[in-house]
Amino acid sequence: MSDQAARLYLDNQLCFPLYAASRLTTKIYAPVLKELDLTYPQYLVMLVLWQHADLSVNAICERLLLESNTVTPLLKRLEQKKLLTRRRSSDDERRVMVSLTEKGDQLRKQALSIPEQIVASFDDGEISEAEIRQFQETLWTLVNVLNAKVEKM
Amino acid sequence: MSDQAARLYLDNQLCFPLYAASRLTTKIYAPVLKELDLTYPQYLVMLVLWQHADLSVNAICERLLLESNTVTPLLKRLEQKKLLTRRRSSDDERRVMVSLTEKGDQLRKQALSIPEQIVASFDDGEISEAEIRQFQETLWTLVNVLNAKVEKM
DNA sequence: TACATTTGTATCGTGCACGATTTAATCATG
DNA sequence: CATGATTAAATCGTGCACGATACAAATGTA
Repeated sequence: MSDQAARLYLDNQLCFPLYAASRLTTKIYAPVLKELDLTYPQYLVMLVLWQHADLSVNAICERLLLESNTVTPLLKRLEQKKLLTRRRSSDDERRVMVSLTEKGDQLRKQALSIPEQIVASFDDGEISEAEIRQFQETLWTLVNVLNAKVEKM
Repeated sequence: MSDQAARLYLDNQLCFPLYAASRLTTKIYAPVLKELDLTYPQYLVMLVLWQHADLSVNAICERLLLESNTVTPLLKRLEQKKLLTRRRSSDDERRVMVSLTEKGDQLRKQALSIPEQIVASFDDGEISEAEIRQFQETLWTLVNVLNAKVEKM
């Protein structure tokens, strides 16, 4: 088999395991997040808002590397759950500002224990803490490299 | 800020960059795959079939870590594009066997150059080849660990 | 042989993702 | 200050993902 053909095999690829790992982690989160009645992307939005209580739609998009056509419906669902409110900025009428409600802010307390629950799922003794740290570093570099490429497309 | 609260930040997490990297790689693939009129998941199915021309739906699901409720519609779309055929196995009437058509087999030639096009996108000088190899190894271990967890759920 | 259990695939409903496009507000430049 | 370009958000259509469920074929067991 030629080198070129060998590259067509799943195992030699980087993208498939990224895709699989992403879906698998979402599945690990699902039962934990169900307690808060959140999906994983909804949880990501809440994470951003717990860090900055008041953000424009655009600011949320930038942090999550998502487009408004994905985020807008997400925000509407979270608004329906009374976790946040959306209102046009009077400063710039194009902007929509997103704010946590009291309920949304309170949910943060329930979320505090999530990371350790998830980390416990990841830690299987198979991968050392040092390896994970290195992995995480490379992963972030990769995200930044890819994001720069994609933004130029 | 407590350690517990710090973990609620996006930057400290493993899952968000996995999710972002997965979406970004799919975006990098999109224009390349458009030439073949394939989406990324469709390309994954074709990769599997180029390796084993004749597989059951279940065998495809196992290789891609997907369920039949995702794969069945995917296969139907590929069937509509005349890239494969589906037929009940006479051996075991529950099984549906998937086979490449001539057109599906021919498409492989066009796909041969894809991996190098993608690798070129990844390679930015930012990440050394050794780092990528190590990263890939950890990533596969992670996929296996997570998959084992998820299958026990 | 009956009948319960398991297995393989498909169906349905919901929620992302995202390309393409739309609309309205703001900005820039002559 | 007029008008063309840019920006922010939303809308629409398509294709995944996946939980829950259905259903038929195969298998196991009394």
